[in-house]
Amino acid sequence: MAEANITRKERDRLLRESDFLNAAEKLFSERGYFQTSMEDVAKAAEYAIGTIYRYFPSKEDLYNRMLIRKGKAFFDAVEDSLRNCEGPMERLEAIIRSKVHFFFANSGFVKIYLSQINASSNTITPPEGLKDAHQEYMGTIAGILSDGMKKGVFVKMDVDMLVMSFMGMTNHLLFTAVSEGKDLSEEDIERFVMELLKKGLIKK
Amino acid sequence: MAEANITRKERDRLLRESDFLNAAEKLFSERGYFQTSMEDVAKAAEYAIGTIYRYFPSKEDLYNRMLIRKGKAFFDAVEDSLRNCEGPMERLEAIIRSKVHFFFANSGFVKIYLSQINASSNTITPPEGLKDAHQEYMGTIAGILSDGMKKGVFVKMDVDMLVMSFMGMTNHLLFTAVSEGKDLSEEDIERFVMELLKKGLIKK
Amino acid sequence: MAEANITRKERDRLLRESDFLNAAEKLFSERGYFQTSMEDVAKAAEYAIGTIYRYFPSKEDLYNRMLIRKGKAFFDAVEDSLRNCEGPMERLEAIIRSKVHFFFANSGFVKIYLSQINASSNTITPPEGLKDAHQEYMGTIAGILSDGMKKGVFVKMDVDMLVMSFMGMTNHLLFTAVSEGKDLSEEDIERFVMELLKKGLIKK
Amino acid sequence: MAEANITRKERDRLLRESDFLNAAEKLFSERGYFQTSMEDVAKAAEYAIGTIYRYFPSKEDLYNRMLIRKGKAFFDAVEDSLRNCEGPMERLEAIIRSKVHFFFANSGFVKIYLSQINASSNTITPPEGLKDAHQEYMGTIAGILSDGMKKGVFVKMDVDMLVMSFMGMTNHLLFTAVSEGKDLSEEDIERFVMELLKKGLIKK
DNA sequence: CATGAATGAGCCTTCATTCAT
DNA sequence: TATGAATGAAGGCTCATTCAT
Repeated sequence: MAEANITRKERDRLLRESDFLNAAEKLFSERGYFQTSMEDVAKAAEYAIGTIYRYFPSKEDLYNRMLIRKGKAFFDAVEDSLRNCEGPMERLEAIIRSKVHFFFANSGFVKIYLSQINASSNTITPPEGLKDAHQEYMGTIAGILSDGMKKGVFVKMDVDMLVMSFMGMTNHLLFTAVSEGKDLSEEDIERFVMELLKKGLIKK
Repeated sequence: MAEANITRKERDRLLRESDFLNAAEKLFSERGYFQTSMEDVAKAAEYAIGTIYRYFPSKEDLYNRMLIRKGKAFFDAVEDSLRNCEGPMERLEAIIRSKVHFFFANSGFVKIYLSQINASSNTITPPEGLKDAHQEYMGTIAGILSDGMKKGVFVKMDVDMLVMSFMGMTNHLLFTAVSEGKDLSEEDIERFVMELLKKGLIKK
Repeated sequence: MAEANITRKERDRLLRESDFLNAAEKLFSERGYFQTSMEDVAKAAEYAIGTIYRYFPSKEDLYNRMLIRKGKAFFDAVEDSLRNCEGPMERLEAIIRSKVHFFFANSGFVKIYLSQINASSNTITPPEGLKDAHQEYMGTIAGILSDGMKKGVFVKMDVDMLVMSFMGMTNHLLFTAVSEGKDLSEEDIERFVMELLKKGLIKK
Repeated sequence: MAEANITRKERDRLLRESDFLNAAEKLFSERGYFQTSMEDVAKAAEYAIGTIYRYFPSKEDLYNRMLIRKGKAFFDAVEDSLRNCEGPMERLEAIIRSKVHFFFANSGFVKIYLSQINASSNTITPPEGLKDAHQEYMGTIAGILSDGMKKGVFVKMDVDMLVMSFMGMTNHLLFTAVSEGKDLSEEDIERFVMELLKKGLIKK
């Protein structure tokens, strides 16, 4: 009984946190960090301003935890998709598919993610944890690519630049697909990226 | 005399404006829009806070005009580079070279440009004029690409998505090269992009 | 049975109150009224924040009741010490001894007491009851002094100012002894005060 | 001319600072630090809230500078009064007279001063500079007293405790005289203190 | 009766903008 | 025309108090 009690409390707390994180994600992605006030978030979550501070010590912390929550979910999804994938090709496809899928399912997150990756000066410094996870993510991609090159499946190229290109390409594609009115399906994007990587642009 | 007077006045006015725009570009790109105050800009330009308002009616306007100035310079540079370039291949290379060159020469601008392109919610709504110019820029690229496809020089692909991919790839590559400590030369990037577009990633 | 029940309840209630008053005294004296939150007090007393409001309707009331409790104890101690003391000299010594003793035993209280006596603007208005008791205390001292003067034991002087001087002197001495690191014993202070009152400072 | 311009500006600035310091002194002494808001001070000085921050970076700083200003004036006045005073008796009288005079002329300051000296927990930590000056002030008194003892003018006693007693006595006397309705003149207090120090309380 | 989550008024501080000089 | 002092709305955050469980 005591245990159940603690569990309910904890569950309530997590639910509340989630309310705030959801509201924060929505507003931060729509208006950006500086144009979203704590009052806005509280109102969107249907709580009074004071309540939010019982769960998050500061606006920065709220932002970071929201970032980490989604970031973690993303990196987990990526990892999941790589399980049981052996060859470089399969792994590359898994990487693309999981990213496309996650971004489509979390359109709000895309903007925030991109502003962290591409134009950090317009938000606040992201938490170390996320940066590290992102480094690891890029490392994973780099690993797949160089493995593929070694095995003769991929063309030999500068891996770092290739990772950058791959990231930029997919990010931009997904950002446009998700936040502007483009009518692109997940499959469209997956297919296109694979096609581009396969054929290149320029005919021989 | 009157005309000369006006001319000198106007020239002075343009100089002042330029002082402010330079300071604004520097600070906005370093700290972001919301973490830069008008006072900061005035101080960096070595004028009093009141003076800035004689040239720019608001912070938003200062930001937009700074954006337009550099944007215009960029689009002009692109157009310039296309003059005398006939075939799709040459034009594509010119597009890449001019972008790489401009971004390297205007590293501060890159961040701001990207935050407008990729994560607009973290700044303010960009001016219509710039958006249009950007649309045109992308239209130009699209034109080059579809022309090349028609002429059988490029592989046939969805042009819009290809433009997006091209933009994202080059943006990200350049952002990383310019704002992080990567030791990449302009040539490295140009060569890499051309190589990737030529060979694709995946071996046949 | 009913009576016994009530009695136990009341005793419990008094115990709770005492817990809160003790915690309040400790924290208020350490950090001051405005830098101590009700949450702090509740935590120090090892109760939930809501509980404190079952015993004290407001922070101000908690503070006042804490003040009154200790104030009463002090004035009682003084009165006690005066019982069986007849002559003005004996009574004066008793006054000093009881004050010194009480302040040494209740060092936390000293600060609070002094801030009420000397610089009321930095706390809240003290309760009438305490003020009255304090007036009475000073009246008692005044009585002893004028009695001594009448009887030719004390030098004739303005009694009110003498009381003030006496209060200020002992308060300050005790405050310093108790709250700063001075190594002064109760006896040191008692002896010193009596000596000063006896000899004066200036030689004839 | 340029110099005059700078001078006027600086004078204006000092005047404004003084406006705020005066308002701050009045309100802080009446209501205490925590019960006075920056808005209150601004209003009392007849400025908008933002203006105050052009002169004082924070509430704490405003408070400290107010404290230092008056504290300095006090210690200067004391020093002044000691110039041309040779013997211990004269110097002691000068110490008393200058203190009494200053406190009568600066009644608002008395409360604040006392709350810093006696019950620091109810305000904020005072600036080091003031503490040092106060230490020096007490050192000066201690010097006078021990000099007098050596010269046989004063009764030999523990100097530290004597300083404490002297401080407490005069503080309390002055606080009462100034902040409560007591009808005491400067001379009354000076005379009384000297009398008490001369005769002591207790007849031989 | 105890609990502690929720509340919202109020405070300190910032900064875009105005305007008298 | 340049200046920079003044303004006050707005935002982050705290905490005394309430009330449903």
